Amino acid sequence: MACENETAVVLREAGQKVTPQRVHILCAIRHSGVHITASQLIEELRTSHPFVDASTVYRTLASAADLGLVYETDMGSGESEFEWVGKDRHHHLICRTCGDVTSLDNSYLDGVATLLYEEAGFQADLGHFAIFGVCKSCQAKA
Amino acid sequence: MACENETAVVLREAGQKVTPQRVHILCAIRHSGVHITASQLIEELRTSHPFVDASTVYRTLASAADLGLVYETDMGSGESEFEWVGKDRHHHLICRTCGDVTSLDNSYLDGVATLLYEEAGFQADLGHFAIFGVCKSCQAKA
DNA sequence: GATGCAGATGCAACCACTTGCATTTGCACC
DNA sequence: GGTGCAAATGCAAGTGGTTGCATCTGCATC
Repeated sequence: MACENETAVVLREAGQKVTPQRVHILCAIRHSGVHITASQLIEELRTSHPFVDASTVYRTLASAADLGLVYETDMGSGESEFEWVGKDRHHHLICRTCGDVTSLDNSYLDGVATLLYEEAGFQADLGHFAIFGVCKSCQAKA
Repeated sequence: MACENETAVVLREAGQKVTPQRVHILCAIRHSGVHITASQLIEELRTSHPFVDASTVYRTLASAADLGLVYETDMGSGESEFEWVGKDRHHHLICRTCGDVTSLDNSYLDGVATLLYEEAGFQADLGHFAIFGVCKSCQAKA
C-alpha cells in the first residue's frame, strides 16, 4: 500500500522508529475520514491487526500529536478525537445541544493569534481548535 | 459562614436541593483560589468533611458546570480544573513547554464571537477558554 | 550477517472518572 | 409535626486512559 510507505517516510523524517504498529495506527487515522476517537481506532485495529496493544495506540497518538502529525481535540465528550494533519488548517464549531460538528476556516482566529503575540508575547497554537456553543438550528428550535 | 448561606441561596435559585455536601463542595471551590482540580478538591474535602463521596463531588461539579456556577476547563494535563464563576469572564493561556497558566481578558475573543454569530449563525460560548501555545520566556529559552 | 543500544512494545497494575442501584434526605404539601 | 416523592447520596463495580517495568526490535555500525 502506497500509504504505508508514505507513512513510514514521514515517521523516519520525524526521527521515529518505523514499526509495523505505528504504521498501522497512523494509516488507520489517515483512512478513517475526518475524526476518529481513540477507542474507535483501537476497535478498528482489533479486527485488522489484533496484536496491537491499547497502550501502544495511546503512546503512538501522543507522540504523533507532539510531532504535529495528527491533531488531538477534546470534543467535550470526554474522549479525545484524532485527525490526520492535512494541508488545510481549520477549527470546529461544536453544538452543545445537538452535538453537531461543523468545520470553520482558519481565518477567523488568525487575528487573535497575531494580537496575542504582539500584546502578550504568547505564541498561540491555534492550528486546531474546538469552539463550543449553540448552532443555528438549535437556536431556532429554542 | 456567610459563604455557605450565599451558596445555599444560589443552589436553591438554580432549582437544586440544598444538601450539606453540595454546599461544602461549592464553598471549597470558592475559597480555593483560582483553579482547583477535582482530585485536589476531593483531597481537601477528605480532611474537612470526610463523609463526602468522590462520585458525589463529580456529580455536583458536573451539575454546577451545567448550571453555569463553575467553569470546567481541560488544562491539558488529563485532569479537569474547576473555577467558581465570578464577575470577570476571562481566558487562559497555557504554555505547552513549562505548563504556566496566565489569565487573559475577555476582550480578545469578543470580536471572534460576534463574527461567528454574524457569518455562521453560531452562538459561541466563549466565556472561558483554554488556549495552548508557548509563552514568552520559553520562546526566549529556545 | 552479527552486535549494541536507544527507543518501542506488551503486560499488568494503577488512576481518574462514570454508572447502576439501593438507600437516604430535602422539601413541598397537608 | 407527619407524609410522599423526586432528587441526591454512598457504595461498588465498571470504563477509558496512563504508567512502570521487563522484554523485544529497528536500525546504525562494524
